Amino acid sequence: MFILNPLSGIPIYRQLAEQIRRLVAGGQLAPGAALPSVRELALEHAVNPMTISKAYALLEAEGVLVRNRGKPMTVASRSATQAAPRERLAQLEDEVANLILAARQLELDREQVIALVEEKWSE
Amino acid sequence: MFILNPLSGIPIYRQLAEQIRRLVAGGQLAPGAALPSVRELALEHAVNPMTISKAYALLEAEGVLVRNRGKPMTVASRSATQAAPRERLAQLEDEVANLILAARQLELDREQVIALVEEKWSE
Amino acid sequence: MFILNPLSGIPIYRQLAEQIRRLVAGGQLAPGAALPSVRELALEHAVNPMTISKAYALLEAEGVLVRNRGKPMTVASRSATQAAPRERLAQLEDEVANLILAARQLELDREQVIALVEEKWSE
Amino acid sequence: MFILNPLSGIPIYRQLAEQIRRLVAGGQLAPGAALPSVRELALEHAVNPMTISKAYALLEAEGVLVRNRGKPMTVASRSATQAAPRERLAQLEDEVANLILAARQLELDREQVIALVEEKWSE
DNA sequence: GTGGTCTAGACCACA
DNA sequence: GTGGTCTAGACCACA
Repeated sequence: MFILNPLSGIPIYRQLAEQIRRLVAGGQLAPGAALPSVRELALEHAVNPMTISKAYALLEAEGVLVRNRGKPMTVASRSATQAAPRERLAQLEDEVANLILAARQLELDREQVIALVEEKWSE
Repeated sequence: MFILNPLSGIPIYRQLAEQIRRLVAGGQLAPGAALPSVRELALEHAVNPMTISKAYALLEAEGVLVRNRGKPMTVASRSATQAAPRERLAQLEDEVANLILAARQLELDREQVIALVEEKWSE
Repeated sequence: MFILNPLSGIPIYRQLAEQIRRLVAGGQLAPGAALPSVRELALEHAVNPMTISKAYALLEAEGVLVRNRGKPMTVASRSATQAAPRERLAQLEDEVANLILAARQLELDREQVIALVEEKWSE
Repeated sequence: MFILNPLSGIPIYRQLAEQIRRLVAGGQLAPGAALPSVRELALEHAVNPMTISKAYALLEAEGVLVRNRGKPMTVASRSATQAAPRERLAQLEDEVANLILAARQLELDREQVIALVEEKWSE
């Protein structure tokens, strides 16, 4: 469900939080849906539970998740079922900007980049 | 020439190193080309000189840059003038993978993503 | 364990790195062995933590040490338990060359030098 | 006459100064003897003249060398023709200490080290 | 507790 | 002018 890369330079808790935000915006995590427990995720990704906790706490503070005493955290009900395409595309802008910056610095043109995206998409 | 984002979570010196690597692979920084001085870059990006220095030192250790005592650092001559398209595309894979992961979590389809890439590319 | 001389002209972080390399080659620091913490070493030698850190980072880049997030750095497991005598003697060649150059410039002969080495060795 | 190693980490001007000190102590540079010109040495070792100048200025300040307007610098006459063996051995102590520290860290014993010194001495 | 990143600023070696 | 080293000290990520 999540892909965490400890070598990417981006803090793990931020990677996780960002991915949960996207799954909520995309509707794959609907309001009320339960998240994996801290321990479960920590085990699965060989990461310290506190790191997972930190991501959850961050999202709770943002109002994306809700803490339920004794039960798993859930997606806040005020999250829309699925965000409008517009908003979801907006959440993709950073990734697109990164890609374009990298491509231009590598002197690759639009067609080459799009071909690569299509190829990787199919895999 | 470089875009440094202090909020991205990726250390600034790593962002800079990566971008220089790409400009060298892309041929925009040819072998022998001088890099901006540490102080110049530091001023321009409102960043501490040591942070720039760290990126340069990293690339020197990798053999991408060459130190010239008392003179600006230059691109190593063993760097090919421009890497083969294949290699340059390979250097783009991480960015593409990030984009696709994000898009899928946001439940966006291929066409929407490619349309966004094309739009942002033109800006 | 380490002798750092801030007046020698050789950067402190390089002195430290070199000594760790030797202790690893000599087997006194076996694969998996934990190194003193950055803060501990910094305190002990009245040196800034970043200086120690720089030595550790250098050795990590060389593959001699391994970083363990949240835990002390350790000697890389790919380091042989102890290098062959041949290799260890090779690592001593620079020191020997320095000594011989100095001795010859001082017009000291081999016997005098060896006598001095033996004397100092016993101390 | 001099061996300057830009990679050793020790500033070049300090390497040069140290070697001149030794040649004077050893008697190979007798009082009144002329030193190579700054330009000559700079050319020979592919080093900036200011670097050589700095070494000469340092030794002048120490009283080892004397500046002669329009003529080459010379060894000060107050330098003894050759220092006593005792003093010369004292000037070798740092090198010996370095060697012994390195050898011990490499877990080499006295015999191995002395054999290496004898071998290198003959070369 | 561990190491990593960054700043502000001093001073050094070299061209 | 160039880059390198070091300090003192803040704050972060992770265990």
